[in-house]
Amino acid sequence: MIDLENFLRDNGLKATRNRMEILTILMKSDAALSHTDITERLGDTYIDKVTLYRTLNVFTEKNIIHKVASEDRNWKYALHLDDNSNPETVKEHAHFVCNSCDRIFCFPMEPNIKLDASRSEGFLVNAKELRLHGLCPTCQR
Amino acid sequence: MIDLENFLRDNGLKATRNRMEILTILMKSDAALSHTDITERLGDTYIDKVTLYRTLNVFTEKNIIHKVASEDRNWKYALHLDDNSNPETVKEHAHFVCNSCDRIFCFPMEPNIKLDASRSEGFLVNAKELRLHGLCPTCQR
DNA sequence: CCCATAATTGCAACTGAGTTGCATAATACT
DNA sequence: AGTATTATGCAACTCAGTTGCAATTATGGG
Repeated sequence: MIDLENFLRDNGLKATRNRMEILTILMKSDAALSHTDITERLGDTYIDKVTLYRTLNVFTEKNIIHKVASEDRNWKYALHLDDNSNPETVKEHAHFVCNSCDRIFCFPMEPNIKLDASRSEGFLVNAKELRLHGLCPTCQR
Repeated sequence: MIDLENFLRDNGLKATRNRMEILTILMKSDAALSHTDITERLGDTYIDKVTLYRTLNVFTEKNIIHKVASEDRNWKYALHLDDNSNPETVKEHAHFVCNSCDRIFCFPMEPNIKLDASRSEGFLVNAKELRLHGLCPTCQR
């Protein structure tokens, strides 16, 4: 169990109860979570919807989490699986997107994805995302 | 120049002026287009916004185009670059997403992306999308 | 421990992409 | 040409996410 208070302060954020609650929920999930998902998991802990949106945006700006555009038009938020401390390196993500329940799961990136073709056409790549679409284990039954 | 009328009828759709206009615009673009993009390109040709949304959804259902969830929360629509006649095969896309202008460009997929790790965890993959994030040629200047 | 300052929170109202219902118009088929 | 069916346009709606602002809370210095 890491020290959430100091983790937040190390990222230049005040260590508030709201933020620790939200971070704890994100840490416990193996899938990326929508605003609604997080609200449900908060249960009796009331956090205003605007505060939740703002917190998620602050976490994203501080590179604590990343947000993924989902097929159901909702943002999904997830912790970084990889070390993202160096902004110079090309970020690599892999996501599995379920066609049925629209959940998004994060995986470690497969190494050695080749992308010379697109770079040569004048596109500057600073993040690579492998996005797999299909049925998650739950939705296959 | 292919015969748009017969193309639409072959896909079980009535060949209306609206649909041919929209299809022509999609064929001429090298980037995926949003609803707004298409409206702009229609110029004086007035098409109701609901009709445009419905047309894009029908094209997507008929597998004539595909829609991509963009980072600006707008759907982007683009023709299929590859042959998608066989629904059994695993579809492969590659998209470049510009961080600055949010445009999405479609590329032919790099071959031989390995994804054994995710399949072994119980996920059923039926489409693979390589999504590259960065700056497009225009936004690098 | 308390105070001042700046950051955070909550509420209300708003924005804008995309959808639904329904009446009218256009297409395709005999 | 006549008719069933599909497509279109308009109005009203939905809902995720944002903005403005006043009230509250965290933090660092005395």
